Amino acid sequence: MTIHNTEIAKIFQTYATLLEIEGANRFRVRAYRNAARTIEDQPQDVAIMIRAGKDLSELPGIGKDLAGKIKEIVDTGALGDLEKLKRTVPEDLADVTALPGLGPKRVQALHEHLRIDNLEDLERAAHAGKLRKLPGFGAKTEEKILKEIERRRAIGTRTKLMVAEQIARPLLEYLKAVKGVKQAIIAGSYRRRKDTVGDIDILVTAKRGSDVMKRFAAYDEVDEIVSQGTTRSTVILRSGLQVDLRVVPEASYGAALHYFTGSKDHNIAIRTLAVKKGLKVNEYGVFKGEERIAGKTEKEVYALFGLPYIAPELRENHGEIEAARKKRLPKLVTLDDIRGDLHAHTKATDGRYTAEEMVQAAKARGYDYLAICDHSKHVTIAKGLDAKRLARQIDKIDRLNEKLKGIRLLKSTEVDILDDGSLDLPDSILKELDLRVCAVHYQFGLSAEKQTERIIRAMDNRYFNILAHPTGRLMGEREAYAVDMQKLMEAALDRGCFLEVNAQPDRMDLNDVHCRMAKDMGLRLAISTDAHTTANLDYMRFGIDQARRGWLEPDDVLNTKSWKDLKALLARD
DNA sequence: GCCGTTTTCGGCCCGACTGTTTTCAGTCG
Repeated sequence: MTIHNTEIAKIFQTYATLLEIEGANRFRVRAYRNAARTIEDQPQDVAIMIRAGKDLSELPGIGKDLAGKIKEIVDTGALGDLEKLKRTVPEDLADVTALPGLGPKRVQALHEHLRIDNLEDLERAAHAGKLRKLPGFGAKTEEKILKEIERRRAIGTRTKLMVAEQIARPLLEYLKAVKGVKQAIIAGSYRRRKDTVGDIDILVTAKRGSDVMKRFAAYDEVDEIVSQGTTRSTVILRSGLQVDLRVVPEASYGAALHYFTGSKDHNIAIRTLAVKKGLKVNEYGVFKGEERIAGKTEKEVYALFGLPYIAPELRENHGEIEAARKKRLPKLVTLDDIRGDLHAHTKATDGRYTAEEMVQAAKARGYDYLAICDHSKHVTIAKGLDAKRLARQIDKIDRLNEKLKGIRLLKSTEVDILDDGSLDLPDSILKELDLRVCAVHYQFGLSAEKQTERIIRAMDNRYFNILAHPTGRLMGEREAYAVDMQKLMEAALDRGCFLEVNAQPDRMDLNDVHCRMAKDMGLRLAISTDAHTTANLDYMRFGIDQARRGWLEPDDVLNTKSWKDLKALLARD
């Protein structure tokens, strides 16, 4: 059994939290948290890295001790120190610290004085009015805790980026219209374009005495005001999404935007640079002693450290500061670079529009080409095409192309990769197509070894061009299937195949980390919408977001190429 | 527990808000 990175990270996070409750040194706690993040950020399972003989202590934040503990988890499936600690600090207390307002100190007090071991105990004690009697607790805290437990029950934790956009954009417009507001922008992971966001951070500059805070709290979607001050307020909207609003003076806009965009790790790295230079960075600016020497723009803040502007998508402390220092930041791909979409469906299977309607929509977006990739017969639920129906579609597209001006329809398919790694359509029809997009739709439960083998076997077919939605995940609904991504990418590189970044807002696979992995290997990717409607073609920008987070430049993306150049890249002979 | 172009020991980012305090600890981002 292969232990996955998320499981190891989870063990370290739990251990860190329990240590914290126990009252351990906070830097020791932080070391476990940092290690958890480092492991989670690895595109490849560390279990596989260990098997390959890699020394994990070379990873940032992982020394000899933690490398040993990782190995222990990989070998045994558990961490002995954590198992031991659980005997004195109940594991479920980690869930209790996840409630806002309850940190390690207060949870420790709850455990010691009221023998609270988990959320259920907490809820019972709160209902019985026992919490308010503890020192440091009061009636208000008790009420808040009960409300929060209820809220958690009702909703999940992270929100998909597209959903966050739909909720946050109208709020931003509302705030911009408040008298005295000068600038208003959404910062945080939203601005970094992460595929999901935990909350929304809005930054505003306003004239003195502006009532923006009051108006914010009065927004008609506000369900609860968590806190309200003169420079910072937090509310929870009816959707369950938490929104933080920060107000800063104009002279601090850049520093504040930098600060609230994060990521936390990027900020810490910048502040550490500052400390070395005898400077101090906070949300109000960069300071030399008492004097503010930068802060109006982000560019100004970076310039002070001899760095060019770093795009928000790169700010994860994944080497961007080093790259900036060496003037080697990538020139990130943009929506304007995209010349076409290589994955779209029509009414022939589970799409909603005809090829003609789809191509007009693509033309309206300025594209040079659009690939029609309807499902193959194995996907019965989508009325997948067999060779005969696909042949008819090919004829139809040929006739359409004769009429089309300024754009070309590409004949393609989303052909199923069958259990044994063969493709769901015969070579005799595959060879008639301009390109073939291949995908797994069944048998998600295979072991990583078997799934990897199955897909690589499919790549051996000379008509295999692009692997669609390479992990099969549906965010919030279905986990990615187990697969060795490194091996898949190596196999693709060997055979002249490619992988897809699926821009559907609930798919987003490949994700940012995978994009970076492909970039480092020199493997080009397609960014495709998998559109089932004309409007879906607009999902392209979400794919671009993840590509940018993965450092991709225009040349790294297949569909920034002209059809002529793309055709040459796809040719496998 | 990690880390080092000042260091193998002594550091490890910084400020706002809340609630319960009589001047601040705890928590959060």
